[in-house]
Amino acid sequence: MKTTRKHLIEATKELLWERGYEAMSPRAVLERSGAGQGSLYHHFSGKAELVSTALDEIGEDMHANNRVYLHSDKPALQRIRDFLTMPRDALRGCRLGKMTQEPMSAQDGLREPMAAYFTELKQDLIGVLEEARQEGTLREDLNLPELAATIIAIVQGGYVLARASQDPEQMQQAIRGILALIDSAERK
Amino acid sequence: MKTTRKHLIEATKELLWERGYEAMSPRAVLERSGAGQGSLYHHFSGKAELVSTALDEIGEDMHANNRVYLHSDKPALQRIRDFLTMPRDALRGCRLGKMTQEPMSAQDGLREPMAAYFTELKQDLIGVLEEARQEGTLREDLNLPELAATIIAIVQGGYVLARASQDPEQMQQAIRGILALIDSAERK
DNA sequence: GTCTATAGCAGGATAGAC
DNA sequence: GTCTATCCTGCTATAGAC
Repeated sequence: MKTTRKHLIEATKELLWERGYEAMSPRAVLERSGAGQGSLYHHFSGKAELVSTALDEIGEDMHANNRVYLHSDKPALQRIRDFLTMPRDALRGCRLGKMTQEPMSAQDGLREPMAAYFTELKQDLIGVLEEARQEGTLREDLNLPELAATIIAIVQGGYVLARASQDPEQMQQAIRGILALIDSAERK
Repeated sequence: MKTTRKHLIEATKELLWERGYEAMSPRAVLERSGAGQGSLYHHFSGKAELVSTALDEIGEDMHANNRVYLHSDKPALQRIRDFLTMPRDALRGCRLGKMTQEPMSAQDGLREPMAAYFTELKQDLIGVLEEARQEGTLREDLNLPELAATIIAIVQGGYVLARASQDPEQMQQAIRGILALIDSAERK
Protein backbone atom coordinates (compact mmCIF):
# COMPACT_ATOMS: atom_id res chain seq x y z
CA MET A 1 0.00 0.00 0.00
CA LYS A 2 1.23 3.44 -0.84
CA THR A 3 -0.57 4.72 2.24
CA THR A 4 1.54 2.72 4.67
CA ARG A 5 4.23 5.34 4.40
CA LYS A 6 1.66 8.08 5.01
CA HIS A 7 0.28 6.24 8.03
CA LEU A 8 3.77 5.95 9.50
CA ILE A 9 4.35 9.67 9.07
CA GLU A 10 0.96 10.56 10.54
CA ALA A 11 1.54 8.43 13.62
CA THR A 12 4.98 9.97 14.02
CA LYS A 13 3.57 13.49 13.86
CA GLU A 14 1.06 12.68 16.57
CA LEU A 15 3.57 10.98 18.83
CA LEU A 16 6.14 13.75 18.48
CA TRP A 17 3.56 16.22 19.70
CA GLU A 18 2.55 13.99 22.60
CA ARG A 19 5.97 12.80 23.72
CA GLY A 20 8.74 14.59 21.88
CA TYR A 21 11.66 12.90 20.16
CA GLU A 22 13.45 11.14 23.00
CA ALA A 23 10.33 9.58 24.46
CA MET A 24 8.93 8.51 21.07
CA SER A 25 9.82 4.97 20.09
CA PRO A 26 9.61 3.42 16.62
CA ARG A 27 7.65 0.66 18.30
CA ALA A 28 4.94 3.13 19.32
CA VAL A 29 4.80 4.39 15.74
CA LEU A 30 4.26 0.86 14.47
CA GLU A 31 1.51 0.18 16.96
CA ARG A 32 -0.35 3.39 16.22
CA SER A 33 0.00 3.15 12.45
CA GLY A 34 -0.76 -0.56 12.30
CA ALA A 35 2.35 -1.24 10.21
CA GLY A 36 4.92 -3.96 10.82
CA GLN A 37 8.60 -3.59 11.66
CA GLY A 38 9.73 -4.13 8.11
CA SER A 39 7.62 -1.34 6.65
CA LEU A 40 9.25 1.33 8.73
CA TYR A 41 12.73 0.24 7.76
CA HIS A 42 11.72 -0.21 4.16
CA HIS A 43 10.55 3.41 3.81
CA PHE A 44 13.06 5.03 6.17
CA SER A 45 16.63 4.39 7.22
CA GLY A 46 15.65 4.64 10.88
CA LYS A 47 14.06 6.78 13.54
CA ALA A 48 15.98 9.92 12.61
CA GLU A 49 14.92 9.95 8.96
CA LEU A 50 11.32 9.14 9.85
CA VAL A 51 11.24 12.03 12.30
CA SER A 52 12.97 14.36 9.87
CA THR A 53 10.25 13.70 7.32
CA ALA A 54 7.54 14.22 9.92
CA LEU A 55 9.12 17.48 11.07
CA ASP A 56 9.09 18.80 7.52
CA GLU A 57 5.37 18.17 7.29
CA ILE A 58 4.69 19.66 10.69
CA GLY A 59 6.51 22.82 9.68
CA GLU A 60 4.47 23.06 6.50
CA ASP A 61 1.22 22.48 8.39
CA MET A 62 2.02 25.18 10.91
CA HIS A 63 3.21 27.62 8.32
CA ALA A 64 0.04 27.19 6.29
CA ASN A 65 -2.04 27.79 9.40
CA ASN A 66 -0.09 30.92 10.34
CA ARG A 67 -0.65 32.40 6.90
CA VAL A 68 -4.42 32.25 7.39
CA TYR A 69 -4.00 34.91 10.06
CA LEU A 70 -1.06 36.83 8.66
CA HIS A 71 -2.38 37.18 5.11
CA SER A 72 -6.04 37.96 5.63
CA ASP A 73 -7.64 41.10 4.24
CA LYS A 74 -7.49 42.98 7.53
CA PRO A 75 -5.18 45.90 8.37
CA ALA A 76 -1.62 44.76 9.00
CA LEU A 77 -1.48 45.50 12.71
CA GLN A 78 -4.77 43.66 13.20
CA ARG A 79 -3.26 40.62 11.49
CA ILE A 80 -0.42 40.70 14.02
CA ARG A 81 -3.02 40.71 16.79
CA ASP A 82 -4.91 37.89 15.08
CA PHE A 83 -1.73 35.84 14.92
CA LEU A 84 -1.05 36.40 18.61
CA THR A 85 -4.59 35.52 19.66
CA MET A 86 -5.28 32.59 17.36
CA PRO A 87 -6.50 29.44 19.13
CA ARG A 88 -3.64 27.44 20.58
CA ASP A 89 -3.56 24.33 22.70
CA ALA A 90 -1.40 25.86 25.40
CA LEU A 91 -1.01 22.71 27.47
CA ARG A 92 0.14 20.56 24.56
CA GLY A 93 2.92 22.97 23.64
CA CYS A 94 4.26 24.01 20.26
CA ARG A 95 4.72 21.05 17.96
CA LEU A 96 8.12 22.31 16.82
CA GLY A 97 9.17 24.66 19.58
CA LYS A 98 9.05 22.01 22.26
CA MET A 99 11.59 19.88 20.44
CA THR A 100 14.15 22.66 20.17
CA GLN A 101 14.90 21.98 23.82
CA GLU A 102 15.75 18.32 23.28
CA PRO A 103 19.31 17.17 22.63
CA MET A 104 18.32 15.85 19.21
CA SER A 105 17.79 19.40 17.96
CA ALA A 106 21.53 19.59 17.32
CA GLN A 107 21.47 16.59 14.95
CA ASP A 108 21.75 17.11 11.23
CA GLY A 109 18.49 16.64 9.42
CA LEU A 110 16.44 17.26 12.53
CA ARG A 111 17.37 20.84 13.34
CA GLU A 112 16.79 22.15 9.82
CA PRO A 113 12.99 21.79 9.74
CA MET A 114 12.71 23.70 13.02
CA ALA A 115 15.13 26.41 11.94
CA ALA A 116 13.31 26.77 8.63
CA TYR A 117 9.93 27.15 10.29
CA PHE A 118 11.02 29.92 12.62
CA THR A 119 12.99 31.70 9.91
CA GLU A 120 9.99 31.73 7.57
CA LEU A 121 7.62 32.82 10.30
CA LYS A 122 9.92 35.66 11.23
CA GLN A 123 10.11 36.81 7.61
CA ASP A 124 6.33 36.69 7.32
CA LEU A 125 5.98 38.76 10.47
CA ILE A 126 8.54 41.31 9.30
CA GLY A 127 6.61 41.61 6.05
CA VAL A 128 3.34 42.32 7.84
CA LEU A 129 5.04 44.79 10.18
CA GLU A 130 6.46 46.61 7.14
CA GLU A 131 2.94 46.84 5.77
CA ALA A 132 1.79 48.32 9.06
CA ARG A 133 4.53 50.88 8.85
CA GLN A 134 3.52 51.76 5.29
CA GLU A 135 -0.09 52.05 6.41
CA GLY A 136 1.18 54.55 8.97
CA THR A 137 -0.20 52.60 11.92
CA LEU A 138 3.12 51.61 13.51
CA ARG A 139 5.68 53.87 15.16
CA GLU A 140 8.63 54.46 12.82
CA ASP A 141 11.41 53.95 15.34
CA LEU A 142 10.84 50.27 16.04
CA ASN A 143 13.29 47.67 14.73
CA LEU A 144 11.12 45.23 12.83
CA PRO A 145 13.29 42.08 13.01
CA GLU A 146 13.53 42.61 16.75
CA LEU A 147 9.80 43.09 17.08
CA ALA A 148 9.15 39.99 14.99
CA ALA A 149 11.49 37.96 17.21
CA THR A 150 9.69 39.32 20.26
CA ILE A 151 6.31 38.23 18.92
CA ILE A 152 7.49 34.70 18.22
CA ALA A 153 9.22 34.48 21.59
CA ILE A 154 6.05 35.51 23.42
CA VAL A 155 4.13 32.64 21.88
CA GLN A 156 6.87 30.12 22.59
CA GLY A 157 7.39 31.40 26.10
CA GLY A 158 3.65 31.38 26.66
CA TYR A 159 3.64 27.64 26.07
CA VAL A 160 6.37 27.24 28.69
CA LEU A 161 4.43 29.21 31.28
CA ALA A 162 1.21 27.35 30.56
CA ARG A 163 2.82 23.94 30.87
CA ALA A 164 4.81 24.81 33.98
CA SER A 165 1.63 25.81 35.77
CA GLN A 166 -0.67 23.46 33.87
CA ASP A 167 -2.82 26.54 33.30
CA PRO A 168 -3.56 27.88 29.80
CA GLU A 169 -4.40 31.27 31.33
CA GLN A 170 -0.71 31.94 31.93
CA MET A 171 -0.10 31.91 28.19
CA GLN A 172 -3.06 34.23 27.67
CA GLN A 173 -1.67 36.68 30.21
CA ALA A 174 1.67 36.85 28.44
CA ILE A 175 -0.09 37.48 25.13
CA ARG A 176 -2.36 40.16 26.57
CA GLY A 177 0.76 41.81 27.98
CA ILE A 178 2.43 42.09 24.61
CA LEU A 179 -0.82 43.22 22.99
CA ALA A 180 -0.99 46.11 25.44
CA LEU A 181 2.58 47.10 24.62
CA ILE A 182 1.86 46.87 20.89
CA ASP A 183 -1.16 49.11 21.42
CA SER A 184 1.13 51.77 22.82
CA ALA A 185 3.35 51.45 19.75
CA GLU A 186 0.39 52.03 17.44
CA ARG A 187 -0.08 55.38 15.73
CA LYS A 188 -3.74 56.25 15.87
CA MET B 1 30.28 9.28 52.77
CA LYS B 2 27.68 11.93 53.33
CA THR B 3 28.83 13.58 50.13
CA THR B 4 27.81 10.67 47.91
CA ARG B 5 24.26 11.94 48.00
CA LYS B 6 25.46 15.42 47.09
CA HIS B 7 27.54 14.07 44.22
CA LEU B 8 24.52 12.20 42.87
CA ILE B 9 22.44 15.36 42.95
CA GLU B 10 25.16 17.46 41.33
CA ALA B 11 25.60 14.98 38.49
CA THR B 12 21.84 14.90 38.02
CA LYS B 13 21.62 18.69 37.82
CA GLU B 14 24.30 18.75 35.14
CA LEU B 15 22.78 15.94 33.11
CA LEU B 16 19.28 17.41 33.26
CA TRP B 17 20.63 20.60 31.76
CA GLU B 18 22.51 18.75 29.06
CA ARG B 19 19.95 16.13 28.13
CA GLY B 20 16.63 16.76 29.85
CA TYR B 21 14.67 14.14 31.79
CA GLU B 22 13.85 11.55 29.15
CA ALA B 23 17.37 11.32 27.79
CA MET B 24 19.01 11.24 31.22
CA SER B 25 19.66 7.75 32.55
CA PRO B 26 20.41 6.76 36.13
CA ARG B 27 23.40 4.94 34.67
CA ALA B 28 24.84 8.19 33.38
CA VAL B 29 24.35 9.75 36.81
CA LEU B 30 26.31 6.93 38.40
CA GLU B 31 29.14 7.24 35.92
CA ARG B 32 29.46 10.99 36.33
CA SER B 33 29.19 10.96 40.11
CA GLY B 34 31.42 7.94 40.59
CA ALA B 35 28.85 6.22 42.80
CA GLY B 36 27.65 2.62 42.51
CA GLN B 37 24.16 1.35 41.73
CA GLY B 38 23.30 0.71 45.33
CA SER B 39 24.03 4.27 46.47
CA LEU B 40 21.47 5.80 44.19
CA TYR B 41 18.73 3.46 45.33
CA HIS B 42 19.78 3.81 48.94
CA HIS B 43 19.33 7.60 48.90
CA PHE B 44 16.42 7.80 46.48
CA SER B 45 13.46 5.63 45.59
CA GLY B 46 14.32 5.93 41.91
CA LYS B 47 14.92 8.26 39.01
CA ALA B 48 11.84 10.37 39.67
CA GLU B 49 12.72 11.19 43.27
CA LEU B 50 16.34 11.89 42.39
CA VAL B 51 15.26 14.30 39.67
CA SER B 52 12.65 15.90 41.91
CA THR B 53 15.36 16.69 44.47
CA ALA B 54 17.65 18.06 41.76
CA LEU B 55 14.85 20.22 40.34
CA ASP B 56 14.25 21.76 43.75
CA GLU B 57 17.90 22.77 43.97
CA ILE B 58 17.94 24.09 40.41
CA GLY B 59 14.93 26.26 41.17
CA GLU B 60 16.61 27.65 44.27
CA ASP B 61 19.84 28.32 42.37
CA MET B 62 18.02 30.18 39.62
CA HIS B 63 15.84 32.12 42.01
CA ALA B 64 18.87 33.28 44.00
CA ASN B 65 20.55 34.41 40.80
CA ASN B 66 17.48 36.31 39.62
CA ARG B 67 17.28 38.20 42.88
CA VAL B 68 20.75 39.62 42.33
CA TYR B 69 19.30 41.59 39.42
CA LEU B 70 15.78 42.20 40.71
CA HIS B 71 16.75 43.41 44.17
CA SER B 72 19.75 45.63 43.50
CA ASP B 73 19.81 49.28 44.57
CA LYS B 74 18.94 50.58 41.10
CA PRO B 75 15.63 52.14 40.03
CA ALA B 76 12.92 49.54 39.60
CA LEU B 77 12.56 49.78 35.84
CA GLN B 78 16.31 49.49 35.44
CA ARG B 79 16.22 46.27 37.46
CA ILE B 80 13.68 44.90 35.00
CA ARG B 81 16.07 45.76 32.18
CA ASP B 82 18.95 44.19 34.11
CA PHE B 83 16.94 41.01 34.53
CA LEU B 84 16.17 40.87 30.83
CA THR B 85 19.76 41.48 29.78
CA MET B 86 21.59 39.36 32.34
CA PRO B 87 24.07 36.86 30.86
CA ARG B 88 22.38 33.71 29.66
CA ASP B 89 23.66 30.66 27.86
CA ALA B 90 21.11 30.88 25.06
CA LEU B 91 22.15 27.67 23.31
CA ARG B 92 21.96 25.53 26.44
CA GLY B 93 18.41 26.60 27.19
CA CYS B 94 16.69 27.29 30.49
CA ARG B 95 17.46 24.63 33.06
CA LEU B 96 13.83 24.44 34.15
CA GLY B 97 11.93 25.86 31.19
CA LYS B 98 13.23 23.26 28.78
CA MET B 99 11.80 20.45 30.84
CA THR B 100 8.30 21.89 30.92
CA GLN B 101 7.97 20.62 27.35
CA GLU B 102 8.74 17.01 28.26
CA PRO B 103 5.98 14.54 29.08
CA MET B 104 7.36 14.10 32.60
CA SER B 105 6.33 17.63 33.48
CA ALA B 106 2.85 16.28 34.17
CA GLN B 107 4.11 13.83 36.82
CA ASP B 108 3.54 14.52 40.47
CA GLY B 109 6.66 15.64 42.27
CA LEU B 110 8.33 16.78 39.07
CA ARG B 111 6.00 19.53 37.94
CA GLU B 112 5.90 21.29 41.32
CA PRO B 113 9.49 22.59 41.35
CA MET B 114 9.01 24.11 37.89
CA ALA B 115 5.64 25.62 38.76
CA ALA B 116 7.07 27.04 41.99
CA TYR B 117 10.01 28.65 40.24
CA PHE B 118 7.88 30.47 37.67
CA THR B 119 5.29 31.49 40.24
CA GLU B 120 7.93 33.01 42.50
CA LEU B 121 9.68 34.74 39.63
CA LYS B 122 6.41 36.22 38.49
CA GLN B 123 5.66 37.51 41.98
CA ASP B 124 9.12 39.06 42.20
CA LEU B 125 8.63 40.76 38.86
CA ILE B 126 5.20 42.06 39.83
CA GLY B 127 6.75 43.50 43.01
CA VAL B 128 9.44 45.34 41.08
CA LEU B 129 6.90 46.61 38.55
CA GLU B 130 4.79 47.93 41.43
CA GLU B 131 7.83 49.77 42.71
CA ALA B 132 8.30 51.28 39.27
CA ARG B 133 4.73 52.42 39.28
CA GLN B 134 5.18 54.00 42.71
CA GLU B 135 8.34 55.69 41.50
CA GLY B 136 6.19 57.13 38.76
CA THR B 137 8.34 55.70 35.97
CA LEU B 138 5.78 53.25 34.56
CA ARG B 139 2.56 54.03 32.77
CA GLU B 140 -0.42 53.53 35.08
CA ASP B 141 -2.67 51.65 32.69
CA LEU B 142 -0.56 48.51 32.32
CA ASN B 143 -1.70 45.26 33.92
CA LEU B 144 1.26 44.17 36.00
CA PRO B 145 0.66 40.40 36.18
CA GLU B 146 0.29 40.43 32.40
CA LEU B 147 3.48 42.42 31.95
CA ALA B 148 5.34 40.09 34.31
CA ALA B 149 4.13 37.07 32.35
CA THR B 150 5.24 38.76 29.14
CA ILE B 151 8.73 39.36 30.50
CA ILE B 152 9.16 35.74 31.55
CA ALA B 153 7.77 34.50 28.26
CA ILE B 154 10.23 36.59 26.28
CA VAL B 155 13.15 34.97 28.04
CA GLN B 156 11.77 31.47 27.65
CA GLY B 157 10.83 32.06 24.03
CA GLY B 158 14.23 33.58 23.40
CA TYR B 159 15.82 30.28 24.33
CA VAL B 160 13.58 28.50 21.83
CA LEU B 161 14.55 30.88 19.02
CA ALA B 162 18.23 30.62 19.84
CA ARG B 163 18.24 26.83 19.89
CA ALA B 164 16.13 26.48 16.76
CA SER B 165 18.62 28.57 14.81
CA GLN B 166 21.67 27.61 16.87
CA ASP B 167 22.28 31.36 17.10
CA PRO B 168 22.31 33.22 20.45
CA GLU B 169 21.66 36.48 18.60
CA GLN B 170 18.05 35.44 18.01
CA MET B 171 17.43 35.52 21.74
CA GLN B 172 19.10 38.91 21.99
CA GLN B 173 16.87 40.28 19.25
CA ALA B 174 13.73 39.18 21.06
CA ILE B 175 14.98 40.81 24.26
CA ARG B 176 15.91 44.06 22.52
CA GLY B 177 12.43 44.08 21.03
CA ILE B 178 10.72 43.93 24.39
CA LEU B 179 13.14 46.50 25.84
CA ALA B 180 12.11 48.94 23.12
CA LEU B 181 8.45 48.38 23.92
CA ILE B 182 9.11 48.84 27.62
CA ASP B 183 10.90 52.08 26.82
CA SER B 184 7.73 53.35 25.24
CA ALA B 185 5.80 52.41 28.37
CA GLU B 186 8.17 54.42 30.54
CA ARG B 187 7.11 57.80 31.90
CA LYS B 188 10.04 60.13 31.60
C1' DG C 1 6.22 -3.76 0.16
C1' DT C 2 4.80 -5.92 4.00
C1' DC C 3 5.02 -9.20 7.46
C1' DT C 4 6.91 -11.91 11.85
C1' DA C 5 10.79 -13.14 14.46
C1' DT C 6 14.63 -11.91 16.72
C1' DA C 7 19.19 -9.85 17.69
C1' DG C 8 21.87 -6.64 20.54
C1' DC C 9 21.93 -3.27 23.71
C1' DA C 10 20.65 0.26 27.16
C1' DG C 11 17.30 1.79 30.72
C1' DG C 12 15.59 1.36 35.37
C1' DA C 13 15.48 -1.24 39.41
C1' DT C 14 16.72 -5.06 42.80
C1' DA C 15 19.63 -8.55 45.54
C1' DG C 16 22.74 -9.39 48.65
C1' DA C 17 27.71 -9.25 50.09
C1' DC C 18 30.81 -6.23 52.61
C1' DG D 1 26.18 3.26 53.13
C1' DT D 2 28.42 1.51 49.46
C1' DC D 3 29.63 -1.90 46.36
C1' DT D 4 29.13 -5.52 42.32
C1' DA D 5 26.25 -8.58 39.97
C1' DT D 6 22.10 -9.31 37.84
C1' DC D 7 17.09 -9.13 36.36
C1' DC D 8 13.47 -7.64 33.34
C1' DT D 9 11.83 -4.68 30.09
C1' DG D 10 11.62 -1.92 26.13
C1' DC D 11 14.25 0.42 22.34
C1' DT D 12 16.32 0.34 17.73
C1' DA D 13 17.50 -2.25 14.03
C1' DT D 14 18.14 -6.45 11.04
C1' DA D 15 16.92 -11.07 8.87
C1' DG D 16 14.45 -13.43 5.95
C1' DA D 17 9.88 -15.43 4.55
C1' DC D 18 5.79 -14.20 1.76
